[in-house]
Amino acid sequence: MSIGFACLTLGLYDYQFRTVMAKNANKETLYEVINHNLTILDKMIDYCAENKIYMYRISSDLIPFGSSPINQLPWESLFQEKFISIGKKIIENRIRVSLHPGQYTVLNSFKEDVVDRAILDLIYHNKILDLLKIDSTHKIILHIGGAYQNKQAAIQNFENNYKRLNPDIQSRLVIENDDKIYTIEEVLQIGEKCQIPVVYDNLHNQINPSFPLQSDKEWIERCARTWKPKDGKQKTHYSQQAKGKKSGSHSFTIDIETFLQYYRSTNSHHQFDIMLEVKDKNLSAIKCNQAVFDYFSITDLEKEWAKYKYLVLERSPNIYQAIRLLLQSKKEYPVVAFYSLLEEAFAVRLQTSVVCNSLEHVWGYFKDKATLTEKKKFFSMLEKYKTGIIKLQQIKRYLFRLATSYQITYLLQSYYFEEDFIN
DNA sequence: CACCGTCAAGTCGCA
DNA sequence: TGCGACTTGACGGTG
Repeated sequence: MSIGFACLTLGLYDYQFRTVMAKNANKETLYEVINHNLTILDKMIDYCAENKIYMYRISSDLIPFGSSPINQLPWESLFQEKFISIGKKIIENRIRVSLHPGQYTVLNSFKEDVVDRAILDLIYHNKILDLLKIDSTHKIILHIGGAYQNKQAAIQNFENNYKRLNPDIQSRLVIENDDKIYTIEEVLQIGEKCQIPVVYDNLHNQINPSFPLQSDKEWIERCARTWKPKDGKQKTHYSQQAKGKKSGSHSFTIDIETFLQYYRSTNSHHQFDIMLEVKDKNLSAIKCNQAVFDYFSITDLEKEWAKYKYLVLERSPNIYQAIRLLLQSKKEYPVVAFYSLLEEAFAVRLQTSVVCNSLEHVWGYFKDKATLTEKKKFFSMLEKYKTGIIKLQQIKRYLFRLATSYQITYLLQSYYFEEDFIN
C-alpha cells in the first residue's frame, strides 16, 4: 500500500506550478505555462521516487483552462512526447497518480450547461491519464454534487449523467463523501448501485456523518467491496481537523501519533492506499511513510533532520538538543519519537531572541565568504528584526539570496527558507 | 520589493 | 432575487 500527497510541495525550490488568467490566455503564454508545468510534474515524479512516495495527486491546474474554449492551443499533440515520457517514469517507479476535479465540476446539476461543462472537465482529466498512457488503476476522484432541495432526485440525476459518460472515463472515475451534502452511506449506495468505487474520507465523515455511526474501519471495509481488480488497490483520503480553525479545515501537519492510531485500527494488513490532505503536503507524506514502512532506516531520519534542524533551533534549542541525542544511536529507528519532537517544536511560539540565535547560526555558513557589504547588511537587518522594523521573512529572503549566490547546498536543500513555516 | 485585491468555478444560505 | 461565502494559490497592480 502507499501513502501520498496532493499536487504541491513545501520546502522545495523551483517546484511551483504556474497559472494563467483568462485575459492573458493567449497561445504563446499557454504554451510556456503548460511546458513549464509538465517540467514541474516530471520533477515531482522524480521527487516522489527519490523519497519512496508511491502515490501522488496531479493538480487539475496542470493545463490552464484545460476543459475550456479559452484554451485554443492543441496541447495534446504539442506535448504528446512529454506526457509519454512522464507516464513511463510513473510506471517504472510504480507511482500511482490521481486527479481530483474541484468543487465546481458538478455532474448532477439540473442545469444542462453546467453538466456539459462537467462532462468536458472529466474528458479533460481523463485525457491527461490517456496521454500519460497509464491504466485504470490511476483514478479520477469526484464528489456527487449539489442537493437542490431534493436529494433523491439529485442522486438520480447523478446516476443518469454518469451513464452518459464514455466507458473510459467511467473506468477511472471514483466517488467520495463530502463535508456538507453527501454522506458516506449515500455515496456507498450510489457506488454499489452503479458499480463505482468509493473513496472514504475520514474528516468529511466526521463533520458530515452518516447515522447510525460506524467506525472508520467499518466504513472502509464496506467501501473495499466497491473496488474491483481493474481499479487497483482501494483508495482512501485521510486528514485531521486544524485546531482552532473552522470545521473541515485541514491541519498544517499530520499528527503522527493520531495517524498511527488510525492506521493501526483500520489498515493493519496494508490493504488500502491513503491520500493525505494536509497543508505541509510532501512533508507529512514522508513522515507517515517513514512511520509505517520498514524500508526506511535511521539514515532517512537523519536526512530529514538535516532539513528541519534550523527550523527547530529557531523555536526551541532544548528540543534541538533532544533530537540530536535521539538520533545519536545508529542502531535504533526512533521514527515516532523524532516526528513527535518535531511537532512539539513547531507548536512553540517564535521568540525573537531564540530566532536571532538561529539566524546567527545560519550566518555561520557565510561569514568566511560574504563581502563586508553583505555582512553589514545582514547585521543591520538582524538589528531591524530585533526592534520589530522588519519581519523574519525579509531577513530569511536575504539569507536565501546569499545561499543561492554562494551555492550553499546544505541550506538550499533544507526547509529553513519555506515561508509557510513562519506563522 | 512588500502587500493585498483579484481570479475562476457552482451551490447554498442569508438578506 | 441577488449577492456574498466558500476555497485555493498564484497573478498582477499598487504603493
